[in-house]
Formats: sequence, C-alpha cells, structure tokens
Amino acid sequence: MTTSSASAPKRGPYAKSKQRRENIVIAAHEVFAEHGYKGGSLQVVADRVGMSQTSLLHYFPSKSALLLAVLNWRDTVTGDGGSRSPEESLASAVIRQARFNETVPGVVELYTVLCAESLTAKHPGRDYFTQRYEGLRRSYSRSFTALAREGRLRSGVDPERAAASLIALWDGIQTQWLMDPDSVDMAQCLQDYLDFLILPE
Amino acid sequence: MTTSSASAPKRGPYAKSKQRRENIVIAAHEVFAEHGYKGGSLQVVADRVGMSQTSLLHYFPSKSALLLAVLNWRDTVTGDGGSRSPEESLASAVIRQARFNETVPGVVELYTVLCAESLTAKHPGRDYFTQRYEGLRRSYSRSFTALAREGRLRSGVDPERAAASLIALWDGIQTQWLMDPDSVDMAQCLQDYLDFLILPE
DNA sequence: GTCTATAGTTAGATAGAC
DNA sequence: GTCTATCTAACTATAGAC
Repeated sequence: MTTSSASAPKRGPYAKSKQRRENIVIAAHEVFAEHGYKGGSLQVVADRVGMSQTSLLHYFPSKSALLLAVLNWRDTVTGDGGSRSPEESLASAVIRQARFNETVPGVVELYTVLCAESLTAKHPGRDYFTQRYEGLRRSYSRSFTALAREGRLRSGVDPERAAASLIALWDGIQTQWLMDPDSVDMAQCLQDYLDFLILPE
Repeated sequence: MTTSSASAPKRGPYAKSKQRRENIVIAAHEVFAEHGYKGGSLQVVADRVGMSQTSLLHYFPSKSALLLAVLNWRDTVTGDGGSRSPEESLASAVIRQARFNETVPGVVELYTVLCAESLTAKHPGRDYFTQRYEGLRRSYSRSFTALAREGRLRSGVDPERAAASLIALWDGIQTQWLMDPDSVDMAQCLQDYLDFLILPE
C-alpha cells in the first residue's frame, strides 16, 4: 500500500482514530449519565479513556460537541428512532423495548437526566430532545390512527393525546424506576395502559 | 411592648430576617428552575436579592442547605403533600392542580429539572424526591383502594400500579409541556386516564 | 448583619513543543 | 496525535474588618 492521496486517508490510522472516538463517546456516556452534562467534566472522561483532557479535545472540539456525539451514538446503538418491523404490533414493540431497558439502567439514566437538564437555559441538548419528542409523538400518533382504522382503538381515544400520554407514562415510570427499582414494574404499567387503549384483535 | 427576653427575640429584626430568608428562597427557586442546582450559582441568587454572595451564606450555611429550603418552601406554598378535603374527588383534585400548574411554569420546571438531576451521584435533593415519590404513591394507592371498595375502580386495575402510573403520566406530560407548551394538553391527558380508571358514580 | 478580600478548587479551552 | 503548560473564568466557602 502506497501513501494515500489527500482525499483518501490511510486505513490504519483512520480506523484507530475511529476506535478512539468511540471509546471517548462510551466513557462520556457513563460520565454524563452519572453526573449530568453540567456535573460531568472532560477531565473525568479523559481519565476513564486513559488520555489527557487536551488530547480528548483533539477528537471533539468542545464539551457540547461531545454531548451531541453521545446523544446520536445512543440512537444508533439502541436503534431508537428507527421504525419497527411491520409484523410486530405497537404494544409488543413497546413492551419489548421496556424490558430491554431494564437491562441497561445507564442508558435510561442518561436519557432521563439529560432530557430534564435540557430544559434549563441555553442547554446544548435542547434541540435534540425537542425534535425527539416531536418525532416520537408523530410516530405513535400514526400507529394509533392506523389501529383506529382497523376498529382496534377504544372509542373516544384521541390518537395524538394517546401518543403524548404513552410517551409521558414511559418517561415518568422510568424516573421512578431509577429512583427505586423495586417500587415499580415498568413493563407492566405500560402493558396495563396499552391493554386499555388497544382492543384485542 | 417591652424588650423581649432571651427566648423571645425582638419582633423587628426577627421579622426582617425572616423576610430576608424568604426573599432569598424565592430568588433561589427561580435560579435553580432556570439553571438546575449544579448550573445555578449563589452569586446569581445574591444579585437577584440585592446582597453579596457572602451575606447570603449568613442565612444559609451552604448551597445544599439552600436547595432543601427551596424544596420545602415549594411544598408549603403549593400545599403539595397535604391531604385534600374529603368532599373533593381524587379526579377533581388532580385536574384542579394540573390546571393550576399551567399558571406557574417556573414551579413545574423547578420540580422537573431538580427531580431528574437528583438521580445523579451524591445529589443533595435525592432523599427529598425519593420520599416524595413514596408518599405520593402511598397516598394515591389508598385513594384507588377506597374507590375499589365502592366498586368504582375498573375491574382488573391494581391500585399500586395505577398510583405509580398516574404520577408517571403527570410527570412525563409536564416535561413535554415544558419542552413545548402547545404540543400537549396536560389536564386533558390526565382526565382521559382518570376517566378510564374510575367508573362514574 | 453586611461587607471586602481571598483561599482553595475546578472547569473548559488554547498554544506550542515533540 | 499526544503531551505539558498555561490562560481565563467561575465556583463554594472561610476569615475578619466594620
């Protein structure tokens, strides 16, 4: 392999750099989940990944850029925001995801902590969460509307309010679960609610 | 009125000091709501109340002590945690409180932001929120159990899960409302849920 | 009770050697 | 790409004059 052209960097260093970036994002994910964005420091992230704080800033130009990388990475890994397969029902997908979330408390904590923190002034994560909620509401609203067309939505239920309520219930129950895991059964609470909204086939 | 004894301080200075403390707590309430606990600084609180940061620490020994004062003050003022009058139904009390909350976004924001922030490591508000959730769940659970005795709880509904779910829905819908007030109707979402759980008289 | 001064820490970000 | 050194800024908290 000869030296590469300007538009095609060498494979070796490139792959290593990519790995470095991912390690940083994973460490930052942990730190932001444990301490929040304002409470988490670049120094602690750098320590976990085994480099200096200034070296870390070679990969991400600023703390806020690192936060956005963490949020986008979370979506990629968990498959969040993607559409479910047509064969799986809405209820099944929700419960399956809820059960999975019980196995990754750190991911749930990151989401819960940063979402609320993003409500504060000039928070770099604000746009991310605003758009996420808009997208989720639209997605669930469509699903409920489709169920209504099949006559499987309880009469009187408004699809848009049901979408917002389902997301709200999910978020809220995760907060209580993080505060005290034994106090609530996340999946069962969601199942109860969906059993009410959606009529059996 | 003569000068007071040692156990009964003079009214003048005492009342003034009490007023000072309340002004500080109100200012801190605003600052913590806008920036969170970690993001809010004593200097900004002091500026708002018109005194130096060190003078502020004369009234509250530490930042965490100020936070607890803010949280307890919120309960006192909003009447939160108190029991409702026996004549008023659970649903009526919830909807009334939800409608009231729409008029005080700062109070809702303080609660939402600090609750999630308290999930992070060594947060001074953690115990407050843990106990608050326990108390709320017990209170609503009792109400649902009472309704069940009257045959007014939908069959199959578990009072404890319903209590946790009601709180979760309420918390979650407040988050979405803070993120975008026009996106959701808080009171209507709660009304929908309670109409499902509770059968008409 | 209020202030100035400051200790003591930590933070994010930049400059430049290697 | 990685580091040391440094900058600038902000924070909580304490000491002590008035």
